[in-house]
Amino acid sequence: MSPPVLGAGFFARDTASVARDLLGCVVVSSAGGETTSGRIVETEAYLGAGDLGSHAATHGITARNAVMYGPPGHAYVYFTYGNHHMLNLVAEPEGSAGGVLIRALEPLDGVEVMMRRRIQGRRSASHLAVGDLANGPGKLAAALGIDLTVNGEPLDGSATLSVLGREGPAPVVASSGRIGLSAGHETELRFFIEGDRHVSPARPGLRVPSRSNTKGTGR
DNA sequence: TTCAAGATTTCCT
DNA sequence: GGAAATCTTGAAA
Repeated sequence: MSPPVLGAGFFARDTASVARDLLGCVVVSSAGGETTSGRIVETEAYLGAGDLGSHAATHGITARNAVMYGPPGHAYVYFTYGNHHMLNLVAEPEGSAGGVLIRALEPLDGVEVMMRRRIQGRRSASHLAVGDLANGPGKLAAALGIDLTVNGEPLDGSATLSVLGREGPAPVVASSGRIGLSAGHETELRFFIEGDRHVSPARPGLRVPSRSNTKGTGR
């Protein structure tokens, strides 16, 4: 009963549909020779031009977002805030920009490995529940051992990452506005499995741009 | 060449 | 609940 590996055909569609259909699918990583996997429970769709907040918007094709314009079924890894990677899956046919940000996973295999990676990479090894192992973009990337070396790799299983189709019935999908963006959060392009406890916690109030130390030492 | 901002997480008060 | 940590990229000078 091994689920099929999702090929380019799955990703060569409009980004919102891909993001929705990815819920319930399983991401498998073989980074570092250790196999880890998790079920996708939360995604966000990032389009190309016209989607403010996407790296592909207003800047044209650059070295960074070229992967989003490239062929579908590839990994697009982005590093931000100096601490965290984020895993995206490229959608849309080649030439059209589109990517699906994986925001949360339900850990399946390699839980011990993921927990070790999370603890090793960062500071103190305080309490770390399985539920908090991959319920955030940066968290799941760290748990799967994803870094910039994975950027641009195919998802067909020949490289570090692969995505398996979902086995059971379609989950209950809910949508909302995207999180954490300074722009473009009005569109409902965030999809998640309703009621799943591994979905990242909702933010009641929007994040405040707490950049209060912009003066003095110059950040 | 230099500066500013960011698709976040974590620790401290 | 608030602030710091830390690195890559894009745009301006």
